[in-house]
Amino acid sequence: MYHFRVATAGRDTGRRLRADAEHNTARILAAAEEVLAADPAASLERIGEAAGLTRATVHRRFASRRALLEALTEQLNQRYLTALDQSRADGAPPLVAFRRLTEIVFELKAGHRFAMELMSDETGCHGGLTPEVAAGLEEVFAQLREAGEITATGADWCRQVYLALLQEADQLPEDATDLVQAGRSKAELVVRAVVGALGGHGSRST
Amino acid sequence: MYHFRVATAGRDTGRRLRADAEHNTARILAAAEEVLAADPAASLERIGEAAGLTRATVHRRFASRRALLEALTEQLNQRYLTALDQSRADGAPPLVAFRRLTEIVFELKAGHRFAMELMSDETGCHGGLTPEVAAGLEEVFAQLREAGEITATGADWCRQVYLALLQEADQLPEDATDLVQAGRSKAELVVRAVVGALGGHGSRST
DNA sequence: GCTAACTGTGACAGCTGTGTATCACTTAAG
DNA sequence: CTTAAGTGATACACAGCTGTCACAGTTAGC
Repeated sequence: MYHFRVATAGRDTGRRLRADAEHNTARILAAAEEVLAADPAASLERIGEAAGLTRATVHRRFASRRALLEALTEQLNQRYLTALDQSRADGAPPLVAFRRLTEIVFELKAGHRFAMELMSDETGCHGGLTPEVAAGLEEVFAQLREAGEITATGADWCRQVYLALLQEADQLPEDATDLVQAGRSKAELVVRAVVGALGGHGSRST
Repeated sequence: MYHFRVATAGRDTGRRLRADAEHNTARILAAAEEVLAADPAASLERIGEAAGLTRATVHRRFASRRALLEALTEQLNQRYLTALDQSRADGAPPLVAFRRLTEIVFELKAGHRFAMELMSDETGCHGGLTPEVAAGLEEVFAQLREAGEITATGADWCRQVYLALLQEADQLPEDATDLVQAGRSKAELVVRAVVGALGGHGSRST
């Protein structure tokens, strides 16, 4: 677990937070994830309310709205990194690793795109993703390409298609017909769709 | 062409607008399309500025921000409708019609998703699309399915995948490798990706 | 050229969100 | 138990966007 440190007013004193305070920061981040996914322009008031806290407390844990968003994207990037690590732990074939990665991302229930697009202006590129995460994804697709699972060559295109389809599958109702056909597994649906979209199994000539 | 009528303060007097006024409303809509695509929370001030007009004028043509967004989505839905009509004009095979539809959408340079997600709360479903447009898209995919081009069965999934990939392709730089491989045609790239994503040419078993 | 229509400018009130600060109260941690 | 840390409640200043208005200047249309 990551231990937050006192950072009110932007100054990191190096002192440990009290247990309940650290717990509350986590609740705020979780609430922000949920609320901002529904409405990217939601106020800190609503986020605090969703976390069962006051707006003042939100401001104590995060000096500004911007700071909260940064912490949020950092958390999400961290999740992607661990998911990437876990997926390629053993020497499983690329497609299996890809499927595992997708499953983990869904389990983490990362409201996948909310903050990314909010921060995309600031980070400049990669749609809010850390360069490390982007590089990790690029490697995943490179291995899929070597294994002949896909034919698309552009890292940007592969990444964006993957993130977009993750997003769409996430919003799909549980009883969607396509989802049932894929064994009720959103990960399975996404894997098939992404591989197909990126030219899987036989490049087509229009 | 559609002739706007005097609607300041929400009242439609039935009187025709002066030519320059009508021209300006179009400029506002175009500017709004561009500005809101970059920043969905952009102020009317910035939209007016982009249109070379004052905020007051924006308010004269559209009684409220909400009214502007409604007009914007209506315009976009209208474009999709005409695109659907043109694509299935002659009895061309479904895949050809689909390709044509995608080309037209790209030509119209509809910043495809901006306002849709803004209005999605109000319209309730279909991601901001008119029921007619949604139905038209559903028919397109139904014919693709009959022709054996795709295997996915859910209308929602097909539509969302299509719109998502349109969006991603639209943001792709002109010199992307995948785009070059597809003959520098974003429409071509989208058609291949969508057909692949929706199970085109042989259903796969994981 | 005349007139009605349209625009620009500037000003105003109202609302919402942000960020800060203070004070009393509660609670975790030694 | 004692203390330092954390929270809730409240108030305040500030900024930005919205919506409306009035007035003067400009322009399209007959």
